[in-house]
Amino acid sequence: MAYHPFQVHKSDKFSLPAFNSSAQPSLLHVPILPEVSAEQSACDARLRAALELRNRPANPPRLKSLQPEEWVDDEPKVTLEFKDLWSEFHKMGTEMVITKTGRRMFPPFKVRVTGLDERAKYILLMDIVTVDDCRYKFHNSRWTVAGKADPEMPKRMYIHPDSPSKGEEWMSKPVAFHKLKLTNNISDKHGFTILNSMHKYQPRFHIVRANDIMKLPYSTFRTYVFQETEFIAVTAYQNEKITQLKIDNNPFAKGFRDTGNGRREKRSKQDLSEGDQDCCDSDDSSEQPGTNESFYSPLELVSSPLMSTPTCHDDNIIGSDSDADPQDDDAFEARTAHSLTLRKKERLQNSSDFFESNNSNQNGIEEKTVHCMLDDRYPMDFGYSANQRSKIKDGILPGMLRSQPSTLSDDCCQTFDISGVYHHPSCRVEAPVLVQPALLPMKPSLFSTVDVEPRISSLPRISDFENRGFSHCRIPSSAPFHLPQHNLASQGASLSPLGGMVPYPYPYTAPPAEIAPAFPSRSTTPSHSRIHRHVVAQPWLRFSPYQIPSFSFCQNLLTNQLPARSPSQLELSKSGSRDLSVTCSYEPRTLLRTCPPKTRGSFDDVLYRSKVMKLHLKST
Amino acid sequence: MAYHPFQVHKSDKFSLPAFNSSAQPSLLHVPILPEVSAEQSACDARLRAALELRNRPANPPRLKSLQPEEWVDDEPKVTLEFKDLWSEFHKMGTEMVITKTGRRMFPPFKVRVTGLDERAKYILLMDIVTVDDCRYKFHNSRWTVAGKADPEMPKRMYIHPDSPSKGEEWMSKPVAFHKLKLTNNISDKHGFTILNSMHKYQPRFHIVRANDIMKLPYSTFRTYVFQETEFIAVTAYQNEKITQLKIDNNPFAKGFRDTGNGRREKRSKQDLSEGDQDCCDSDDSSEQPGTNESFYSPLELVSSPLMSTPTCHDDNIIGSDSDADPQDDDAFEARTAHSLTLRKKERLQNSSDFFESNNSNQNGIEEKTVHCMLDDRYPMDFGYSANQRSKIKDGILPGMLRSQPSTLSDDCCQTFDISGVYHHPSCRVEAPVLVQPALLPMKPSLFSTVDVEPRISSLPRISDFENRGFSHCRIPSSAPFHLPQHNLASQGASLSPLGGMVPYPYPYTAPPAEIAPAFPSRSTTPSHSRIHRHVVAQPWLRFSPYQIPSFSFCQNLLTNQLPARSPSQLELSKSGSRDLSVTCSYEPRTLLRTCPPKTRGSFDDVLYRSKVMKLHLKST
DNA sequence: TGTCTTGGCACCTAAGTGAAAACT
DNA sequence: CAAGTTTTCACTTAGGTGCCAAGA
Repeated sequence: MAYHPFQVHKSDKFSLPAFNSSAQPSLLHVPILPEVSAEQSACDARLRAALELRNRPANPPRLKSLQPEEWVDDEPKVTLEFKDLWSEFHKMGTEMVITKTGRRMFPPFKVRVTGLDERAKYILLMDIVTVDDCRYKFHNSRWTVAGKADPEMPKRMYIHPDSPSKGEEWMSKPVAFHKLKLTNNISDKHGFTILNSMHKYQPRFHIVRANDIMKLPYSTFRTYVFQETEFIAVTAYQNEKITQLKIDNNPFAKGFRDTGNGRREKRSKQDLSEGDQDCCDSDDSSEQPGTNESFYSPLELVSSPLMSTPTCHDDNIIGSDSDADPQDDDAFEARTAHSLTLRKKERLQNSSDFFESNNSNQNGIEEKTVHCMLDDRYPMDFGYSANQRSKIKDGILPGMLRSQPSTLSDDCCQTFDISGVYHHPSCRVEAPVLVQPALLPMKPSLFSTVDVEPRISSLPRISDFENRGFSHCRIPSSAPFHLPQHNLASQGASLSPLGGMVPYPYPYTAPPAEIAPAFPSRSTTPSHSRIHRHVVAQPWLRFSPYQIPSFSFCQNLLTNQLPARSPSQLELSKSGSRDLSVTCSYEPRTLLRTCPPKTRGSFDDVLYRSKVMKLHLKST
Repeated sequence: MAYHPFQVHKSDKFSLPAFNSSAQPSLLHVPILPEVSAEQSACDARLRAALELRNRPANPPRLKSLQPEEWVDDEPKVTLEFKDLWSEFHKMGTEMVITKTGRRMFPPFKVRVTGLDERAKYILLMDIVTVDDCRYKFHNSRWTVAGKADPEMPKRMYIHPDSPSKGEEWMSKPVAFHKLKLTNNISDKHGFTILNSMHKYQPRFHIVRANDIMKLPYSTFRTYVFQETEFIAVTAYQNEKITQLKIDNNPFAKGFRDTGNGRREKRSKQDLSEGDQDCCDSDDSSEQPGTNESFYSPLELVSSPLMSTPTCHDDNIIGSDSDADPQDDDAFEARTAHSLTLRKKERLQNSSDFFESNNSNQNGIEEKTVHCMLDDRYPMDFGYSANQRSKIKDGILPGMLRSQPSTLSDDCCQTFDISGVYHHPSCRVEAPVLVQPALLPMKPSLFSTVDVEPRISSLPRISDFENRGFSHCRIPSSAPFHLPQHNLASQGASLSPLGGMVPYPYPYTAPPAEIAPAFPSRSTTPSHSRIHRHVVAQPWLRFSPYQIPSFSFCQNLLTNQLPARSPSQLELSKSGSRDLSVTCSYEPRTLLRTCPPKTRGSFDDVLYRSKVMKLHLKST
């Protein structure tokens, strides 16, 4: 089962023992380690990793840097950071605000990676794909389907700005994607991820072993999906509890916390309706609470039990303000861990109480096992489908706690991972895995057209692709040496503003390896990635039966990943079980974007040109 | 004369006509350019550059990216940005504050590069070297020598975080080094540049054609020195006029401008002594004005002519606050151009008036030609050596206006550039150029020891060097495609905080190509780099007679660029006219730094180990 | 009308400034 | 003490928050 379609067939260059058997001491001396407080296990782990790294045999002296195609030893495992916070959001139905100017995600999408080959270079990516073909609406305090999805926005793949870097660098600290921003501006020129409001999305994380962005399209994508990061894009928060959760946990929203200091009157002036002078402001004219009092009058609850608590209580728990790094330090995580335990939970409890799970959590039931397993009932609509105020047994939401009764262990999942999967039912030939229909491409109609094109009629050349296929990117490469930069990048972030930095914040538009089904996995291993598989994307060239490029991938290749006002007329079809044909034929389009003076010097639009192209993708 | 020691002998791989003669149209369509306001010439230049780029013949289709060793066509020219502002500072004796936490330079060190090969990849670097062997003190409003220099801090080479990038990317916008920070903390772990307070320094800019940081040590360094960027490092400003210049021009110091709004009382509460109630605060006890009233009582002047001007006057001139990018946009440059013209100049005129040049400038004498020519009287001490208040004829400072009476045009300088130079008199064999002794290494005593080592006794292997020679670096690589990232990086900076960006901000410790003499050049070409030469650094391997590694370079290679409490016992000697021997033999040292809990995970100290090593550098 | 979107706003974090006091 | 250094502070820029009124 441990079938490594790509790694194994490359291992013939270097025999494995040649790398691993030598006990040749490292040229580096292991120093007397600086004093490390033993209580911080995360840091210990980092230390250990670095030491292991140092105890590896030194590379044979070669003038050239590592050849990327050499055999490398990796078995990546990915852990989602802020997992409990994500789950907390997910229980309520996570919402992410999208704005024209771009909005970060919160909670932050941040993963910890292990099992990489320390010396090999990797590119780490992230994208966000639609979960289903539905448009949602928030009505009566719950999300319901409100019709078919709007035309999908062009997919954009965000390459982590540190890419490519060596495995040891990626593993040295959590990998944050806070530079990825969400927008609803279809003309966005910043490389932000364009989403449709009121649609459901699933972030994905990809690991690609490659030392150059150029090689991305020909490389194996390992894709990891954490379903608790699923969310609905909104232009304004719909669920008040989500709002409160954001306020309580996002340091930048600290101004909206009611600390009891009288600092801020908080949201919706109706807060005062219960306590003090509620009639001063005639605000109830603008919004009518309607039948659902829990929706627009939550402030009763806000001011109710909390106001009686000591004023400084909350601040001490939530976070002590001054020294907190709002996005990527451990302090945030610690803060987050406490944030749900106290006053705010009470508020949520007393407010719209459809999600009785909060109560149960409050009652001491640990919900850590309730984490977002995918099963064949996917997509689920956050379990809000039932009648309002229906109490879920023991605080467990339908479709969430009931983890797939799979017998697969995590290791088994890994095995399945490696075997690879198909991305689309129409492409499926012999997928040996459970296919989650909901994670399949959103426009199956496009795939129904059969257009067998036995030969490559107009195959773009590599140089062509180089110039246009991966535009928008400014990717910092890895540091060639591994040791000291770890603290420069993470701990030192407070001093060097790369966060701003640098570096770099240059999002990137690229073809995603389209949807693959999620694997169910054990809920008993909360610290590991539960969904883990390889999605392979190798256009132009050949594809193994397990490696089929996604529709979106091909579409992006052909359209240069530029936003289309309408879906492009691209057809993907399959002839036989191994041949795949992609035909893109669409009309010249007008430029979607004009360059305002501020963005002078941007030439994205050059890439936006009419094209009739047929591409034949032949699997091997 | 146009001798290209490195470029020429590599041109046999690709014949030059093969690249240049083809008129093959680009695969990229030149778009209808977005509306560009014609009044902004800088942007026009950018557009033009981008268009030229696009009109070049497309590369022949190759699967691999450009081979870095292929023939490339470059003749780099470098222009200092904010040159007038730099000159203004330089006239007064630029000071740069150094702090433990690291301080940026102001004015910003930013250059515009042209003449690179568009497709070749370059690494751009910067370092700061001592100008002389003196320690300075500011006494009686002037800088004077106060003894021999303190032990030199370890040199650190700052690699621009965008490195490596293609020439077209570097040329598309000015290259800023605002991430480089200055510190006096010898234990700095951020990679900041460590300087000695009260010492004089010279920033340098380097261009290296290389597509990988690994190749840096074997590559040709082109080094550019703008003497107006010379400065003295201080922990607190000494010259009040420098302070005022900083306040007037640095947006972050805007809070210290006396806008007449009564917004800020400004420096030294003694301001009030003249105007209102001066006796309310008993502050004069802390500082005694002393004999030099102009030093501690400048506020008389502050409040004198300016307070009578309209309150909003200054704000309109200096900069309109809200939309200003404080570090790298054109608005800053525009703001800067005005900043010296008005009220502040009056203050400077009325305050300590040793520098009569301000008056002359105010009187309409254009000092643009007075820019910092190096000549053989270097080092000069900013011309403050004479008696105080001695009026310099026509506002011209001694040692500054008198530009080298050289007959070399800029082109001639280029010719000299290419021929290469030696870095040190003891290494000089047949240097065909003017050698500026002041720009030579600071510790000539170390070079006097002769230790001829005919053979390589303990040559570090490449892998060894890879692991330790270039630590501290986290270098973003270039984007593989050239078009759309320009606006993402520059114009889009206001949206994606790479400035923070990101990226990155990861300074870097590396061996500098040590000092080379400066070329005098014409002062009539203010927009070009006046000093321009090639400094070659190729350790381990061979060196042409024009390519000799610097002392500092070798020292860094052998000591891993880590701070030494005392100068390392490294000896550089020459046997014959072509062989160079470097011997490094020093004792085990204790770790300078311990890792506080915050910097856990940093392993710089691993690199810091005892070593006895001899390295033979043989020129060919 | 009702739902969703937009832009301005107050409030926050993060970091770059010189002043001034405290420290060495 | 004197000269130089460090720390703290108020002020700045830049940008990340949700709120809210107005708009679509």
